[in-house]
Amino acid sequence: MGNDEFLKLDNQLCFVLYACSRGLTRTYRPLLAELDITYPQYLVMLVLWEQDGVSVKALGERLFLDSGTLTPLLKRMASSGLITRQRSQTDERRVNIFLTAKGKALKKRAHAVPETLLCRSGLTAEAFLRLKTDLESLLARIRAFDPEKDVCAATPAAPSSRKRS
Amino acid sequence: MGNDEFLKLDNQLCFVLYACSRGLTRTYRPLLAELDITYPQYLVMLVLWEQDGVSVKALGERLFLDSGTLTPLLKRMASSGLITRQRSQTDERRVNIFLTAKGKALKKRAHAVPETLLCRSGLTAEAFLRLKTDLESLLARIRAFDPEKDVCAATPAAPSSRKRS
DNA sequence: CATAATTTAATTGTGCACAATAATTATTTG
DNA sequence: CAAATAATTATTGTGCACAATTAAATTATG
Repeated sequence: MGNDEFLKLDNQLCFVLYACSRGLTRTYRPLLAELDITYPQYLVMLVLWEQDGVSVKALGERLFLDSGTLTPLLKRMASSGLITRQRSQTDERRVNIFLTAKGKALKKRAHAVPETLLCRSGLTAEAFLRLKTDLESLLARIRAFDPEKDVCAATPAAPSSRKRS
Repeated sequence: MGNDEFLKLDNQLCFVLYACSRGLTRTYRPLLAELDITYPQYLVMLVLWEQDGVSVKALGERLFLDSGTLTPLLKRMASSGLITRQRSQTDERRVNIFLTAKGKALKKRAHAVPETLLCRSGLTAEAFLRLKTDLESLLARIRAFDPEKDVCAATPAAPSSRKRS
């Protein structure tokens, strides 16, 4: 009669995280809808507002997204006039992403977004920082995880086969 | 020329959360692939292992997912033989979800999953609990948010296209 | 009792995520 | 230099998420 506590939904950290992430995206949605962007598009804009002209690759490394996600997303953003996608002159493999005037102008209208979100989260500055720090530390650990030197292996280091039902 | 700090990617709590959620799902993936299920399907199984025969509606309330997500997901799970979907006799609107023998048997093989994840997260029991508690509190707050009594409105009470219940 | 309102799932359409693969260009090496 | 290797983006296919709508069944109401 094994201990089933670990298999209860309410004991799952990952589920709360997953629910929180979707919940926050939902909170962003009406605000971003006024800017005519989605949450992942907003993240791209945050990167570009900091550093214009980054490559798809750099964008992917910053947001932990691959070209399978970014390519169509960036095409949508290009067709809505926020960015342009330009093949690099010096390295024809690269595609650099530049803000249009419209994309740059959007930054002003976005200024209220983070503060509104912070307010709606109901977090104090301390709670916000603590949570963010804890999550950053967790993110760093799971990203650093190396299957080669896995101490946690319940099953003998199975190669992640791509096989979805 | 305002203060742009709030618009920097690295200062976004939501982005860390979003990245963490995807990162953890990625950590689950190889483990769940051996059970031939995805992460959202795993969540459905957690609910069913606790309480068999729940309706689609109840499942949605537990996981914060709607029928647009659940209906096709449950059909996939039915066709892979983990569950059956049965129209309720007493209320023909309802569809109740039952575990098959295969679905029940999977629980044994899933026992190692949560412990492996906990190990790979590198969290102590205290850190795990603190993070989970903090996230639950955040989740409760953003889910309780009522646009009607919004104190945070940067823009005049954005007319959410959502219908009132 | 008839009908309006509500509840529950399913459907439709858009937009991510992400594995796997292909295609193109750049770099390394024999 | 040519061939092999690596890097970068695009494509394809599957599976979520979720808003909006539809359809069917149930309950409430006049």
